[in-house]
Amino acid sequence: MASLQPVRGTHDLLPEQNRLHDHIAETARAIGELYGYHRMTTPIFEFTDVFARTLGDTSDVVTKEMYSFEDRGGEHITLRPEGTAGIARAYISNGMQQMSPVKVSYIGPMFRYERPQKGRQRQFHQIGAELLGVEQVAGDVEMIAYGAHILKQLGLWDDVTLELNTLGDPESRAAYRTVLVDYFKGHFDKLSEDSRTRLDKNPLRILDSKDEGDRELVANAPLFADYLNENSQQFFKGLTEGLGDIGIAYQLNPRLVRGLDYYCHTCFEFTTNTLGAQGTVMAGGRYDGLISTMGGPQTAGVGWAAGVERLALMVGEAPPAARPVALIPMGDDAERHCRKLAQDLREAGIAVELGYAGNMKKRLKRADKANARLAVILGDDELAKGVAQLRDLDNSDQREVALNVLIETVSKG
RNA sequence: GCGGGUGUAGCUCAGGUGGUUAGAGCACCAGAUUGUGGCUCUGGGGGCCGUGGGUUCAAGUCCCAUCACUCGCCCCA
Repeated sequence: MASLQPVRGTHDLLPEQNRLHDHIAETARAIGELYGYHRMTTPIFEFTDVFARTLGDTSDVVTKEMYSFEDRGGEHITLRPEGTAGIARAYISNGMQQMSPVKVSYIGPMFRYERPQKGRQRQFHQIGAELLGVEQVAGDVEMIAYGAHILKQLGLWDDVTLELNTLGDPESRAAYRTVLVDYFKGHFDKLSEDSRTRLDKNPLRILDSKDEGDRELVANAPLFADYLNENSQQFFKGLTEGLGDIGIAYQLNPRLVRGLDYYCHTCFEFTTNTLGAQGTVMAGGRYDGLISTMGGPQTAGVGWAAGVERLALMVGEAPPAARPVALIPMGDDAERHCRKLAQDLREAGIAVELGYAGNMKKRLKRADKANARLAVILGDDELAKGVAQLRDLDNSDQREVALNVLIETVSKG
């Protein structure tokens, strides 16, 4: 093993893997265009405050997973652990409420100081989308449809389940939270150690505990559905109806929660059992309180994010690259002629593999390895006659083609 | 941050109870075939056996530490 290791939790994306990532990014971008979402890019680092304020000081992401540092000017900087906070900050910085509704997508590296596992790295990539300024449930439906469309396009639909829940509006959630905390306090001695700390920090998370004892308590816990006010019920009904209208199946999961206060109403995750413990492929929800929490105008918001590495694990292989045409010159004159020919072919949109050296055997071998579909063999004899040998590398058919119709012939395949 | 597993060639992995020059397949390079690839055959290059320390006459093998990956918890995409 080489002594030069990459930093823990970081990985090189070698060309093949990079192509898979590009495929996912491009699929997400193209689908986004169909829904009217356009790419925007925010900085990879922000003032620490941007994340500390939006993620809340109780979340693990903020308390122990951020890459924070002081820059040379003494500013407190953090590498972004997720994408939404930066978009929200940009919305405020640029007065984007003028453009409401704002429909954007993004892709980029994120950083979290976590214990690495398969599908969980310290530098990873997310695609995501945000819809700002739409309070109608139609926005939530569109968001889910958009995410689902990407998963379908990537061929992952059969491996994925849409789990759905509502967090209600702030009033409903506050009411539920109170009875839930009371309930668990009544059974404090039976709670797991993790959940005891959650009781203060993030009581809703107890619903999602994997501890056996917790699960028994949770089974008898008060139901959120019983504490939803009229407004919240109507909103959730609109969501399920909307999904029904466009034929997206979902599974209700009352234990699906978010911890932070600015989340409300819609909460969804696309999950899979093909990735072990890292089962969440795409997650999102409504966050009407986020922008105002950051000091901007009260602005409704819905969004989702998905981990590119996890998607890549599921997709497995990138679609094959375009098959090039290999040029095989023999001799100096032919070499020079091929230089020009390669340029012309490339400018005509044809991928060209130009062997840099070697005899014909080596060059053909290399052409084969490059998965070339055709080889253009050009030697002194051919040059003198104004022709080239055009060899089909799949079936070994070889024929003579006049140089002045070569590009045309190759273009036709 | 907590608990378990694994680190031998570029990749996938063999190397009972410690024993002398560490192996295979794939990949790579060359030749058989000097202007014709894939298939086949022959040969070749590649290893601080993750790293550091310890036990021993002797360590890839046993012990400790450390680093990385990995499975689960936590958290989350």
